[in-house]
Amino acid sequence: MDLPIPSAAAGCTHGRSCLACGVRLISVCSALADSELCELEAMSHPVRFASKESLFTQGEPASDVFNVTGGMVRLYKLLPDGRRQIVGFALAGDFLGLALMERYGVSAEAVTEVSACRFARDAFTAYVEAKPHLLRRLHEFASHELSLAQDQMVLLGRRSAEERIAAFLIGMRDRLARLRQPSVTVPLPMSRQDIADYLGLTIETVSRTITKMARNRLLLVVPDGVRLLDPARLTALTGG
Amino acid sequence: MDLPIPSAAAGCTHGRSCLACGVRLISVCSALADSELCELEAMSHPVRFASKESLFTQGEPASDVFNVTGGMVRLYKLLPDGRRQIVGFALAGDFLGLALMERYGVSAEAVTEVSACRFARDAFTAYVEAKPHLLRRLHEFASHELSLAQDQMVLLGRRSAEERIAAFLIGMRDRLARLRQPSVTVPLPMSRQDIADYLGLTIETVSRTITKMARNRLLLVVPDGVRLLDPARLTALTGG
DNA sequence: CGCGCCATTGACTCTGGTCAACGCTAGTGG
DNA sequence: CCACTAGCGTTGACCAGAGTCAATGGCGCG
Repeated sequence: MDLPIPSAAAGCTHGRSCLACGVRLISVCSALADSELCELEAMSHPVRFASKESLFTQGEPASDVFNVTGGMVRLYKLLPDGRRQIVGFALAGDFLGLALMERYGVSAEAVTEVSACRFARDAFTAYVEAKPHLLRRLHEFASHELSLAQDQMVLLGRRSAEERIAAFLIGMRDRLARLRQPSVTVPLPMSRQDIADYLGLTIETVSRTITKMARNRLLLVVPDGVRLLDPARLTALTGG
Repeated sequence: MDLPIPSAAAGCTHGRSCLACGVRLISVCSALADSELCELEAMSHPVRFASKESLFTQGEPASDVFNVTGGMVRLYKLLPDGRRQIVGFALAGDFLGLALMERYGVSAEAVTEVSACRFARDAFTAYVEAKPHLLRRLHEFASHELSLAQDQMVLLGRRSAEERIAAFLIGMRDRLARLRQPSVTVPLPMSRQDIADYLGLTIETVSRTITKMARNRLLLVVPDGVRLLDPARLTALTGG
């Protein structure tokens, strides 16, 4: 799940180096030249979160923003009565706090152990104001997130339970393929409850649907994930 | 539904004037000084769309972007089998094509008659590159859209039919209050089918739920809208 | 070894979907 | 001017997909 985190390297006058960061090219940092990256590095703090640890909470003042460098984060909203909707899973290369707003709009918790670069929001925002190409990159990221959110609205509003699970598994495979080698084995570090809360289902429906897919030789349930036996047929099941 | 559209006024060397535009202060244009607004005006085309007319279609090359100045637009995605999910309704002040991407991610159709400012995407993008504060404003708009999309995910994934309708009506009232005078009469120019496709329900469930709310003295069904008789109780019904 | 958490499975319920009939209104054409 | 039609909305009867409740199983951790 982890990609290399910023580690000792050359270039900057600091100890670590963003220059050799494993997510540099897929993160917002790809907008920056080496010298700029060095400036940003000066204001970054490498941090780690244990599984289940909170990165930030919905409604709290947004003191920091994060660039995820490894692991998986769940982003969610709660209703007053405790119902939860997970609005996304963040992986290496994803940026948390894109909106640069006063308060966090969602809560974020580590699913696995997570490594990230933390920035004070004030300092980061000030730097962004001075670097339009970085702002442009943030806007691209936000636009991409919006597009994903719209896809998820289609899923939640118009797809059956089976279609949701199929789309989720294929989507996860495709996202992970951009980070690691393409593979038919899809790791699922999050719990069934997390999957249910992401797909607008219950834990029982998730479990039953996956069991049914396994019975139909579409996939094989393996520890902490699934192995896709027939990705083409599973893709057909997503209903587009 | 309409706010004043760009009309003949002073300041610029052109005929119309964005300076006096009714949506100037609530649209992306509020980022621009008078002189800049004049530059932007030179590349804008005022356009009108009849009800049911298409502004653009998902997947097509994004030749234009739009600043809505009056009326209502539905934004939607289709599944191959024809199921539709409306991902949003755009009103005066909203911007279409925020992502500035190669292709449209959704389709847009006029619900009412719509007035808008059209810009060639190439020219607009070039102008944005030269005006970081405009990019900042676009990013704010995109972030706001993302936040609304996340709220809609909660609605679609975790709320009951009654909660969805209540949240929809209260949300519409609040949006319209920012454009017109606050009012307990909520105009609903879109069809029941549109509401259903926005809320992930069927037309029958929308109709039944509204009927039930009317029976419970929560609202009164009026031509092309509803009058909220008990906004407080309706708000309570949204479930937060 | 035993406890606790998570996942699975089964039986039953219920919310919302499906199918069908009907009514209202606006637009059309004789 | 009015009969006809088409589209939209409402209502009812019935159905099914997913939720609820409950019991059991499996695995990891203390």
